[in-house]
Amino acid sequence: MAQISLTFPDGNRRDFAPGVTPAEVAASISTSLAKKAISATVDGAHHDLQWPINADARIAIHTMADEAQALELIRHDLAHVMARAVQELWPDVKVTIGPVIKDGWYYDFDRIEPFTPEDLGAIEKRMKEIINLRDVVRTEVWDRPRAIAHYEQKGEPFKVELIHGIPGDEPLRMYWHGHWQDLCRGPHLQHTGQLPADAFKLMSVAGAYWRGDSNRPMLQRIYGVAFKNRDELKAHLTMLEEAAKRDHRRLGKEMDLFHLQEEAPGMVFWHPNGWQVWRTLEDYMRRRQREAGYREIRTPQVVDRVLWERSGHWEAYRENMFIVEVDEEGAKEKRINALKPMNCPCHVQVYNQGLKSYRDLPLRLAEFGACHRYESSGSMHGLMRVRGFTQDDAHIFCTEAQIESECAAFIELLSSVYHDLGFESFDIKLSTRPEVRIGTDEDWDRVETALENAIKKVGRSYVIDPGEGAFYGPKLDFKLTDAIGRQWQCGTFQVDPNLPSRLGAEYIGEDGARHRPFMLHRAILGSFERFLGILIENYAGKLPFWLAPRQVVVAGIVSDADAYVHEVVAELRKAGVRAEADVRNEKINYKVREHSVGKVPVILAIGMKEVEERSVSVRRLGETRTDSESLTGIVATLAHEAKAPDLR
RNA sequence: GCCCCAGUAGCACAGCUGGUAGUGCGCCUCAUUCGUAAUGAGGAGGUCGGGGGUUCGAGUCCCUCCUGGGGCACCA
Repeated sequence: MAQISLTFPDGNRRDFAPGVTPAEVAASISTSLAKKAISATVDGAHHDLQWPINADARIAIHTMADEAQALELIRHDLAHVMARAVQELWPDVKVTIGPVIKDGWYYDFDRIEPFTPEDLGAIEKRMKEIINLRDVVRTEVWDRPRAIAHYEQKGEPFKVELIHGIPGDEPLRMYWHGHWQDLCRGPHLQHTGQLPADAFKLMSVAGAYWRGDSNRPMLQRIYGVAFKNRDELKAHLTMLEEAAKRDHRRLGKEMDLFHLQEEAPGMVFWHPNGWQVWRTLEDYMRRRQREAGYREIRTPQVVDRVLWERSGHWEAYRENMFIVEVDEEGAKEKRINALKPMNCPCHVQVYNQGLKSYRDLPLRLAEFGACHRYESSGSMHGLMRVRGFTQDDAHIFCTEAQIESECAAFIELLSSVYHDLGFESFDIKLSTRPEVRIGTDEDWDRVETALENAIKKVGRSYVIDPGEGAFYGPKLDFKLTDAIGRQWQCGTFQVDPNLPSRLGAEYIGEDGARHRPFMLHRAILGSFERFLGILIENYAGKLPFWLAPRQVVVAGIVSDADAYVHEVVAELRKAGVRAEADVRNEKINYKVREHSVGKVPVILAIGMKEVEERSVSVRRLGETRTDSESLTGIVATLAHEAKAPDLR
């Protein structure tokens, strides 16, 4: 029989009999490798060591030192071990799927009784016992009838359904972890003893629809995390604790920024500190947009349903709208209004006042528009997803020929704003024509090209998300990356020929005829609520000086210094700095601690030495060092820092 | 909307198998004037998310609604 030739990562080749497994290959190299091997990459595909190789191939044998492969196998095998543990503890539980995800895995089970947090402990314990059994993992390829019959006989309907969904030409692989068997495409470790019993943890149980479909049964999903060793697991758990500390809901309370309460779910009560940050951000955005040629407007919150019927929202968006019924005097029927969920129809009304000429275009109408949407109860989350929010919304009415330059200008504005707010990197996604759409292919070609050209013009890269555009036009989504690597979609730019048409927007062209303008929906922050949440988390509450609600606390050390403390506060306020005095009868240690915890960026301590020198002792948040500076010096420094980046 | 968990003083939490509520911080008062992350003492403060039920008796058990949290679905 002809030999096959395997090429190793170092370029060496060796011949083997066809059907040789990576395990045998590893054994032929050294007994230590055979022992350490966990899997192999054969021609770019990750396989387990039992995978027979029947043709010439490139092969790399992996050990636990190969991070990516090791983690994939650990997490994947733990999913199986967990499912085995669950079925051993509760034999009536039906199994479904259990994929590897970021940092771990999950497995979905069908069981009538809910899993409790205590159950997780029991499952974890059983998993550790299984790992200690060092059960061999083996695999077989089965034909479909056998697999289906097997699962039908075992009473595993979800597995049967899965098999029906697998393409007919794909081999069905069965894996055994000891006596426990599961349908799986692999790869897996050689025995359960290769799993790190002290480097995984079951995290939570949650409901999840079978196959992600809300019409299908709800299963119980158990999430776990796993790493190569105990230290990495500990590091991960520590990281989660750190992330929890920057949770905007927690910081919002600690810094006295805002609160939510049950009489107004999803609507924010802004406290003085939080509202200060909002106003600073809003003032900044107002200046930036004015410079960029936007005109600010203000439109109604409550609008009659007839406008929403004309705009199409009544049909498409009704269930997300807050409806307001009004008994009008003398009227036979109640008048139905809706709180606006979006600003666009109102903006068209402003545009429609007075006949517009092509000379008026592009017309950029901006509004910090307060909108209300009835979000489903389960989707709300702190400031990140609310029912009452304010968009930094604007609509640009323009001709088709102006789309490209408007888009380019928008990206540059957005980029500059993100930079000023501390976000250096963002990604652009271009969503193109969906299956169901209006307009001709030529229309779409031109507009999509205009957006692509605009992105190229400003020297940005982008990815295309085919078919994800709105039914009326393509859009750009802008995702910024925060300090801990999370991405947030904030900015958007959408091309819309539809709404101007529905609401009868027109302009008189050079030719003297009436034309339909395009409408560009765009936002940079998205919503103020959500963006403030992102800012708080990005900075872990330590907002840059210009945004910080309380910028300076002037803390007296002895009461004889009180008069000078107040003088320092007055000087700072005169210079445009948000300063307050702390002349309480407390020790300086206490004051420093309290204001540090409160994330005040600068504490100025004042004792008799400072009174005599007309100086201040400066302590910056996060530092333990203190500097002595003259009063005039610190006022000048802080007055500069207090200015928004566009005013410096 | 769906599944699970939770809802006790301003905040963070304790309160076992039902016997009528406790700790820390904060707050108030007094003393202390003390140089860079918590000075000491005293005091006030809760119809235990709402409603209903079981019970001689419910923060504790049951039902229901609301809100929050973790997910899933949703986000024209």
